[in-house]
Parts: sequence; C-alpha cells; structure tokens
Amino acid sequence: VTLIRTENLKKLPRSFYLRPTIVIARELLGKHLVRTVKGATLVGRIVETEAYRGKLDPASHAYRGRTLRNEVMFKEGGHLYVYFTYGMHFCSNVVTGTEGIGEAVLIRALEPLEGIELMARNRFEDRARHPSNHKSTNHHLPAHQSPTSQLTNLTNGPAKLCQALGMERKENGVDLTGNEIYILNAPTLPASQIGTSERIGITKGKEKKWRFYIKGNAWVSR
DNA sequence: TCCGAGATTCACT
DNA sequence: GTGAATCTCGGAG
Repeated sequence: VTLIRTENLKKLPRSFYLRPTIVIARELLGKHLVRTVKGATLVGRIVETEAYRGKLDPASHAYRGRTLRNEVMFKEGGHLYVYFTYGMHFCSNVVTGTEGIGEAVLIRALEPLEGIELMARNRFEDRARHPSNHKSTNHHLPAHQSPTSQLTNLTNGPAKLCQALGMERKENGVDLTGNEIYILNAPTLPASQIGTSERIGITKGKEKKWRFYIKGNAWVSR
C-alpha cells in the first residue's frame, strides 16, 4: 500500500545526484521513477538498488576506465546509463557523482504505480524480437498462477523493469533532470526498513554489501 | 518449489 | 574468441 501521491512530488534536482553513490543508492529507495512515452506516463516506486563504484570496484563496468560502452557512466550525476547484456536484455542505472568518476546505481526492481496495463503490454506482447526466449504465451499464465504473481513479475528485476518501461538503447544518456525520464522525491526511508546484501549476478567484487532493498516488498527480485 | 540450461548480441581483450 | 550487473521454461523432487 502506497500512501504517497505521485502528483504531489517534486522532481529530484541535479544536486541529489552529485553525492556519494552509496548514499544515493539507499535514498533512491521509495522514490518514484517516471517514464513518459507517447503521451503515456509510467510510474514505479524504486524498491531495490545496487551501487557500482568505478575504479574502486572490479564489478563496475567503469573499473577499467572509459570505453565506448560505458562512456555515459562518466557523465555528471543525474544521467541514465542503459546497457545491453546477455545478448537480449537492457538494464538501467542512475549515474552518480561528479563528471569523470564513473559511478552509478543500478535500478533492480520497481513497484508499479501507474500505467500498469501498458507495462504489461511492453513485457508480454512485444515478443517479435526474441521468440525463442518467450516460448509460450506467458501473458496467458497457467491458471494455477495467482494474479499477484503476474503483477509481481512485471518489474521485479533490472531487465524486466527496462522492458516494462520501454528503456533501451535510445534512452542511454538521457538527462534525468529533463521531462522524458525522471525521479520524483519522496521521504527517505528509515534504516530499519532497508535491507542490505551482496550484489547479485556478479563474479568479482562479491564481498561488497552494496545491494539495498525495501524489506518485505513483494517486488524485490529475491 | 527449486535448479539447470539455453537464449542471443556485441564490446572488449 | 569470450563472457556478460538476466530471464524463462521444463523437469525433478
């Protein structure tokens, strides 16, 4: 149950993003990610994040310095870094800190708030590109799967939420202080509501506990 | 419910 | 040539 009303919230200013990456990763929890596309507005509450810390962090795409792929990570904080991986998925990050440091926060999960029907269409009706990874018609889930699990499956992972919000190559580098994709402020959560763990899916830098999530939220990826 | 494998592209070494 | 900040399905238990 979300008591926060999106229409009363203000867009995060540039200054929010020009701070330490770990602080931002924690404070992004509970804030509202807004995506406007073709006159529609899609909104999700951020419920899971991971920090990636440039040259300090062997798990970071920026660890070995600037390349064609990661150049957006080195922009000033408050840009969107969208990368392509595993041959078929996109993931979105919020670039953090001053220009040139190469740090970012991966958005790992959202709780859908607005535009849920369009999110569902984006997730399950756009199967033309990767038919083999969508073997069955999973927008018609088996009867034994509950409606909650369908809703949860919309945005409970970094690639899922990108598909739901239509964030791909074109969105790489978008300025989050603009009007296409942005984040609305919301109260910072108390530490008691935030869980911490090792980051998911990496092979190097595993020992760092730089994953953050809202305890008990159904959209947290695991 | 859990676990393993396959999918498929592309920047980097 | 390699392997990746993932997801999905199917088969086993």
